[in-house]
Amino acid sequence: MSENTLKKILPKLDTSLLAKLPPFSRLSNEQIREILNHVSVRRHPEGTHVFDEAEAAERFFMLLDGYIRVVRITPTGEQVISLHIPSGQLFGIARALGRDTYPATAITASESIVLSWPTSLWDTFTEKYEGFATETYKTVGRRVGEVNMRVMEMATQQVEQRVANALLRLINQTGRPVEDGIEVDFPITRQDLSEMTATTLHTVSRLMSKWEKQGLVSSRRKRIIVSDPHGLVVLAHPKDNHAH
DNA sequence: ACATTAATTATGT
DNA sequence: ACATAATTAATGT
Repeated sequence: MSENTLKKILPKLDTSLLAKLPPFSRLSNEQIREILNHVSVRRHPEGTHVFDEAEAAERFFMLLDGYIRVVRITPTGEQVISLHIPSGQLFGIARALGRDTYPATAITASESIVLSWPTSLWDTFTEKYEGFATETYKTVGRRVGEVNMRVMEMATQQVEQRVANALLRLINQTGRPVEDGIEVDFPITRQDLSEMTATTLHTVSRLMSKWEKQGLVSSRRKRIIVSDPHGLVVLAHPKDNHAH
């Protein structure tokens, strides 16, 4: 989808593009034109850092196309993937969290088109534009909820269930229907999955091989297709772990 | 029930 | 040809 839309979007960015997105959907064409007056548009190749953790939050962002990987680095230097953001959503909205630095690093998981505005405009956006504030707080709340879910899973569930849940979330949020199932819509490695579930790429690889034999998933390099989501749901449910 | 280590193979530019 | 991804077995906690 991106190859065609990419080149069409870049030259001319008009009001109809923003009008479909929830934070702007209640605005008049006039208001959207105002917003577009201050926007900057950038195309990022896969793997680009849009911003880094602890950096001064000088701008906030809207993902027009592609996927963003939200990443943090542990004190020991390992990456932890905390979230994936699909197109149509705001990110890097430090101001909404009462911060003046970014709380995490944002890397493009695939080639992406990113809109951004100076953070100084944030307050006027939330004040002037009907529905902007409420919509952004909805997505913030949704993300906090998801991160909380993952913290719970880490503490209670076993690796197989955590990986299964991570995969299910991926196809729910960023899944694309394909001939024999639902495919994760951006390149993703075993290493990536392990960084989402606090395990090793080896364990993920073994799980994927096992699931492949069971007909639950199929995969080639950097591509994962879930052919039997329901089967994964069954695996994702915690079993009796004989805890006394 | 998992990580680590290490060796081997596959895949994409 | 080279780098990166994925698999697999053996061993460790």
